[in-house]
Amino acid sequence: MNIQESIIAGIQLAFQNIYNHEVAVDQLSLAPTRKEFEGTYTFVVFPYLKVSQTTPEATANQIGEYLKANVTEVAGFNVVKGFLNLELNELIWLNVFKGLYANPDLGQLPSNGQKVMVEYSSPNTNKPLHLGHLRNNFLGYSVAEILKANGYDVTKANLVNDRGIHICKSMVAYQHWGNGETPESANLKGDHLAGKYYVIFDKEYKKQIEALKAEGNSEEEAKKNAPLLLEAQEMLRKWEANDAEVVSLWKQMNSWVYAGFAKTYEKMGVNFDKFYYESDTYLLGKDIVEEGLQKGVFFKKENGSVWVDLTDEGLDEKLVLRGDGTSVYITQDMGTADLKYNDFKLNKSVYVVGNEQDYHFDVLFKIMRKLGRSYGDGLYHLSYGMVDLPSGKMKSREGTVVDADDLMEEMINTAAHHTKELGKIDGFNEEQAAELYETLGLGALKYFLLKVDPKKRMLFNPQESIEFQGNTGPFIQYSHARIKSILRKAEQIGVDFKNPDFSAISKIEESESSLIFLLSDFTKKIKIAADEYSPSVIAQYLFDLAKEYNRFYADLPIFHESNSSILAFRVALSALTAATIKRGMSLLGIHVPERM
RNA sequence: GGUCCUGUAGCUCAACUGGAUAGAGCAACUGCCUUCUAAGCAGUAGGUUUCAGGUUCGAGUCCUGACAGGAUCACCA
Repeated sequence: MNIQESIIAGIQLAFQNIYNHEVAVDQLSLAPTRKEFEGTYTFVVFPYLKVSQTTPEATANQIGEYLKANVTEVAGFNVVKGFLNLELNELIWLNVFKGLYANPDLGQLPSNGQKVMVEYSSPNTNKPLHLGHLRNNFLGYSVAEILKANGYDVTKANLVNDRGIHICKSMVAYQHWGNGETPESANLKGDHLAGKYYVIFDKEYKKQIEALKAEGNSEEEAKKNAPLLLEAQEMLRKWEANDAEVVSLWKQMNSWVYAGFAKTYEKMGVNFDKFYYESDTYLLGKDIVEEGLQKGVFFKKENGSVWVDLTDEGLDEKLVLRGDGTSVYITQDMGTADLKYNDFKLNKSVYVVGNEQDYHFDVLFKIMRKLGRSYGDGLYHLSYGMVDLPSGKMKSREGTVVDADDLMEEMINTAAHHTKELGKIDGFNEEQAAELYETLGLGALKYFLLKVDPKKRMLFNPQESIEFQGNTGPFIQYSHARIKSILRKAEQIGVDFKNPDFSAISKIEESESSLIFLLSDFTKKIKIAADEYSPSVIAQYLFDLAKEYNRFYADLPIFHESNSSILAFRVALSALTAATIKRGMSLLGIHVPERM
């Protein structure tokens, strides 16, 4: 039982003994005491005045007296209005620390037997990844790691959108203007090559539209009848008919794109356990339409199209199959949901997809529940906001995007520049220096994108957004590196901090107990992060932890301490902080350097 | 127009799910390197939590209604 639990148990007993009143443990909660008051935990008595039949102050005093007398951890208390501030025996913190220090499974909960899939990234194969994808990938990877830490059996999945009209557009443009260009001959990553032709398509398409308008066509007609678009549509038909030439070009261009993506994913530090390809799944779901009709969940209109009526759930009627019997987006998503379930027997399935698809997933999940799927309640759309630029929304077609590869490269260069300026690479060889720049550059970028609540749209200003000071990745990385430096020195001078003897310690400083308090909170934060699917909880925690450590560091110069027992304790405290930072950062997909 | 999301310091974000005097970072200003790494620490200044009502011991948080920004409402994906 930890401190909080035993205090709460004590409060429960206090209610029984003083007021003869039963309160459930989960009804009682403790809050950390605010800094400006004396104490560690605060119990708010206002809700229980009806039970105590007296004033807030008297109630708090009665409970306080009881706890002081009956709960060993509680050394004293003070009362401010209805707030009961509990002061703990400071040496309790030493025991808390011992418990944490002895536990090798830092922030790893035992298996809960639950299987969960996190689908993220899910790129289109007609263009390179951009800034928005970075948020998606970092989020998905991090949430998967956080779920693992909570004991889930996690499968990371990537549903590649490798077919459709958008890819045909790149293909058509390549046929017209490609001249047999390859990634090698153009010295361009394959995804960038495909993206180049996607942009060319759009440019030429717009020219054709203008030309048609000049001939007196309406805007709408022009858009619909431009020869290039008709060509792309024709190509899609041929692809679906398995036309040899089209399929061969499709395979060729996709293979270029995959090679490019692989490099980008590697740089990002993300990975996948399972790939699904839409070219395999786009026909799925029709049997579910049949099933839905039989179960009466769906209904047919005169023209043969199939619909689901969600008006009782506050939504509209939604099409699930066209009149000509062909699929729409949601048809295949229904099929894919079943496919994923059958492949892995999932309890939960998380979709990391932008918030522009909130409605779509709302509909999809409601349908799967209406169909009585066992995993229906485990479906979750991790919806995140757009990343905007100062110039407005990004548009791939118009080339107004921040490219993922470019941005990562730029971050690494900035980190290199900054590090050299600070003169911090003495003793680094070239390879080590390069590794450090990458660690720092990507750390800054990932932390920037993950520290914000996923739901919120965010503004990214390439010039100003990424900092290296304050609430940033490098600040936390720096704190870690600084601790490692202490540990190296401690080892050098032979401080035994692996199996320290704390018996001679009779006093715990305020900055030490604050730090231990934070360290003991790590597991709780990991749980909250999982419950909310929000890496920002971890990011915020790590910042607070690093901040608190730096306070301790400035407050109590470790190697100035003459008492060897206290010295060893402080080194051990530092070691646990470093390990917690490292573990926490790994949940965000961020590496921490040994020195910087 | 319907639905959903967001609105907190000049800027970027917190606020332990209804608790005390709303906290951090950046930017501005003051201090601290004769050495455990100053990418740090300490401090000053900055707020009618968009607005108006309501619920209650207590509201940034819950409810109602405005206002602002965004998304979405295709036999597109």
